[in-house]
Amino acid sequence: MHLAFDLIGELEQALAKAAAAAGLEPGSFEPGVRTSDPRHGDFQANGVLAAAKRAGKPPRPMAEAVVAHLQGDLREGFEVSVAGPGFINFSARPAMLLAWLKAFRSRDDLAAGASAAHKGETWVVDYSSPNAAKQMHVGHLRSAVIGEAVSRLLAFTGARVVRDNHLGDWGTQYGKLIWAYKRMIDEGALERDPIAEFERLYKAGNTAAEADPAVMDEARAELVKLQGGDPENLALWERINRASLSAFQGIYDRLGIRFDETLGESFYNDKVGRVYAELSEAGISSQSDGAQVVFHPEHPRFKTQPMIVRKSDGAANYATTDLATILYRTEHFRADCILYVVDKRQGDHFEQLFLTARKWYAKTGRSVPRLVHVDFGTVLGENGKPLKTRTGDNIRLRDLLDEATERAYLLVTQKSPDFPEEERRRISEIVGVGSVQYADLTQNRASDYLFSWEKMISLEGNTAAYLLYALARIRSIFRRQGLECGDPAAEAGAGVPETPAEVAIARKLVKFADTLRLSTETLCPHFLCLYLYELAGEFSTFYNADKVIVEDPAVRARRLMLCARTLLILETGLGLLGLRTLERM
RNA sequence: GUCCCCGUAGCUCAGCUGGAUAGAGCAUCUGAUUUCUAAUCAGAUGGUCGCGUGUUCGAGUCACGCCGGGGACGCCA
Repeated sequence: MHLAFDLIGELEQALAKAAAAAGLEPGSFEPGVRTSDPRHGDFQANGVLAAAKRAGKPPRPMAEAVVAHLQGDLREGFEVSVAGPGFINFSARPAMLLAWLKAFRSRDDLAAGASAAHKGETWVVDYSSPNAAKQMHVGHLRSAVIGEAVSRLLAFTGARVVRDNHLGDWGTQYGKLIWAYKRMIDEGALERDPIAEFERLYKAGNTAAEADPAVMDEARAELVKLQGGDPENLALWERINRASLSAFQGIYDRLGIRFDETLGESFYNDKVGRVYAELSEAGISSQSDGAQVVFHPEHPRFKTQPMIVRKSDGAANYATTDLATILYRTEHFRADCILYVVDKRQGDHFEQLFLTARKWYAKTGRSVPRLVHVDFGTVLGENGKPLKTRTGDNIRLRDLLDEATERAYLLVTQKSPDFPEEERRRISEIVGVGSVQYADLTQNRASDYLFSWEKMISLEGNTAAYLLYALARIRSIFRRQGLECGDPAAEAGAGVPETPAEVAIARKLVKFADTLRLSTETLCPHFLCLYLYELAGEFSTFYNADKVIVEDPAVRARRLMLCARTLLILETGLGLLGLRTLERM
């Protein structure tokens, strides 16, 4: 029997063939296979209902006809039945489950199976993208964490992924910052914490400029000098950006983020001219109040709300650089798709940007890549308002990760006081940071979410610690046997799953492929989180119900195999989310 | 004012783009440890899916209208 990684894809093909054989009109039938409530089986096909509706025929006989034409080898793998108004239910037979578990036994096996989805495609993922000279704070968490998970999912499913940190390293704030830098820099403070010092300088410059128009003029002059390529200001600007980036790197290292490119806004300074010219030539833009703008007459809002692509003073803004960036990403990276992992409040901007880009590309005969705003909600405090410190400041990301790690440390120390200090520190970093990442990812990204230390680190329910704990327990089983995890000898001769808990966990494992598909297609990592949590839950049930290390070699082998595969998928899945895992905790 | 998003158990949230009797966790209650990590497991209680009308074999999901909450709206990003 041929064995597919994605069983749903296999079932859909088989159903399409059977439908044709049963005389259903070709092309009119979408199998509509999805995982189902375990009470009904493993997978269900709903497509017959829709097809029957369109054909004006009763669905049940139609479903029976399709089932009758299913090929024999599929029936070797699945028990098939028709239920209710015309659902087709599939239950994987134990032999089928065993075959899948034997076929996909390593990360490479899984990757090989999954990589068909986006093979040959190039995806640019634009995420994190903080402003230089400013601290990263909670507001920067989601883009970084979600962007990283999405990038990993895409890479795992076969895409060439270009991770691009579109730094905010250009703009009017540099005038005030440079003005203040030249007058009140504290070199010692700069040494200790460069970004804090830049922030202090910016605030000082801003205050001075607001108080005194003369200062404002001087700050503007600094900006003009910078933009004109003045060597001194350019050197300062470079120093600011270099220091910012190295501070950001500290956060990225903890979150497991590594960019392929860091092409900030400044990179596009010399590339905006083409944008002005082409938009104007193509007749897409117009002049309004001295600015170059784009209206979209067909749109209820953007017919009157313009996108400003060139300010009345002739300068570019972020709409301009975003357009220039699209051009660069299509010409230089040959992007098939560009993702923007950005706060949902910028939805209007991206809608305008995409509309404009599509018209622009259509007029100039280019083929436009898929453009997607991967939006996400706000992190809220217990009061339901955006999360802040008690004094109303933004919470620095570094402080947030530190506190998570500290809370995890207290817990590890309480639960495992006999572990060496150094190991407890290592564990708490992985648990603490992982808890922050996981709490963010497990929520549907589109909605705001309530930040709660208690929920995050309480380690009960759908949390990183619960998953890491399940994983550590599996590793412990192998360790106590003196076995390497996944040692082929340990599972030699493993037979089909037998007990209810064994069967349940095997059925869950084979659905990993579908979860990957769902999570990647929707760019929603929370589907993967939910799956991993349910898998860990099945494992915990199994762990309590069935002892793994038993005398009977056949029973032991098959249970070790289930442990090894659960470990593999938990580890692969958590890795795709950007989390690190532990030997013990 | 215009447009967008949200409203599901006491609380925090899922609900795979229209499928079967709406699911988890927390909280509350009951039980499980001579057994591979109890940071665990088994069970119970808990619902007018904001309200209404409609579309159809079928609606938490789609359409329209209300009510309530959040957000975005010309030279910031």
